[in-house]
Amino acid sequence: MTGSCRLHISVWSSRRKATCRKTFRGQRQGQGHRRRISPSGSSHLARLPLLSVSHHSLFFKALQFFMCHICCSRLRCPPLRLPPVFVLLSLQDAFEVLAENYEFSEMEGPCLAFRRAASVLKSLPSAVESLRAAQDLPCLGEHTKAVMEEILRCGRSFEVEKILSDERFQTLKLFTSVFGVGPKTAEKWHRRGLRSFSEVLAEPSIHLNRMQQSGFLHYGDISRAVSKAEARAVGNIIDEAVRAITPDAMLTLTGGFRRGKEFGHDVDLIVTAAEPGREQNLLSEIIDSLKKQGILLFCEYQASTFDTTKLPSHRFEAMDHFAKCFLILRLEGSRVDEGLHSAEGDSRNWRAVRVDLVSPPADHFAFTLLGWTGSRQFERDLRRFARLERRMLLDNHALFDKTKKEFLTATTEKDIFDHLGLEYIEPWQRNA
DNA sequence: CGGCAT
DNA sequence: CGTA
DNA sequence: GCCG
Repeated sequence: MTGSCRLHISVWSSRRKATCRKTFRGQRQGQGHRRRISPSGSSHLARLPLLSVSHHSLFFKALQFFMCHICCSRLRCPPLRLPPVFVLLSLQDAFEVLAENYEFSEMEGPCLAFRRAASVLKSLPSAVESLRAAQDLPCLGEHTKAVMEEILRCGRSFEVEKILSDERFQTLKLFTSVFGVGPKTAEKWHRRGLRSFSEVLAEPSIHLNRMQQSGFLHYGDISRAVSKAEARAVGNIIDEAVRAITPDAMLTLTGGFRRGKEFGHDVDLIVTAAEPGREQNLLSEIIDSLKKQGILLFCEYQASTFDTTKLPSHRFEAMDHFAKCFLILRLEGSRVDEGLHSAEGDSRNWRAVRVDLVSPPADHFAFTLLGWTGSRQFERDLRRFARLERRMLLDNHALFDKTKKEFLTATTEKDIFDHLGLEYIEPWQRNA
């Protein structure tokens, strides 16, 4: 029954959250600023894994910019202890902090529980202002209600503030904010005594992989929000590249922007070719085009591993086997209607943007669209509902009925909701 | 007490 | 392990 | 941590 409850609740709209995390981060940067070290030491530059020698000066320039403007170094400083701060957190933000902390402690259960609690509150039409209002909500138990009571009563939570002021939490949060660095890597670096980006970059024994190199190189840009206008501009760039290859291809904006969000952390696009089998090479041709235009800053391409010949025995797996790529693109300001969403003091007329492309065969488009529209929590709830309530397996490719032992076909998202016996849920209602 | 998306 |  |  959990699944149906959650899905029912997530039908309502979302609300925007408070600004405390920003305040918190701002303060941290403030401290970092005062303690900033000179980025001049070249010892670490000599052994930085580079894309190629010719990129060296470019990398150096970018790294200097990065060290000066973004990286809040705490080199040779004692572990950071924030002075007592009055941290005003929304209930959702408080639960997200708790979830994140459990994630860093590798306690997936409690982590998920707090994510669900945050999601439930997010799905409500208005903010919860009393414990009574939360009485009948699912996914809220003893612990979450205790935190709620504290915050509703005095606007803050001892437990949450303890986490926010914890040096380990702050460092893991900082490290995982780099594209390509997850909880395990962050934990590894922290265990080795590293506490700042400059310490990581100066450590000779650390070999950053390609993704992490790009993550650091473009850190300032890709950790800044992408505006809807920028997403449209990226869409246009991909669209131009695609129609030069096949005029009958179709491009669909998905991810957070399809859910109606004004800002996102990346741009997700689905590319479909009318001609069956054409999708196999479509992405690599698009990548070639972007490369020729000189706007491809990073590319991880994963060719399709999808095999229709062994579909029935085919395992349901984590990420999809359709051709896809994770990109970082150079977006020129001149291409964005409302101008670039850039940081103050940044005189460049371009910024880097994270872009994901996926190219499914036309007959699997609906599943890919549903899977890539999110939100993350919505996808988990939907798949859990499918398995537990309907004995069906749902992923980015298909829906399998375990009772009938057959795949259910769909040309629209509506078809999939029908198969699951659910009312259609609009993308903007899937934010929680 | 087991499951938690794939 | 990272990515969605 | 919450639910079945």
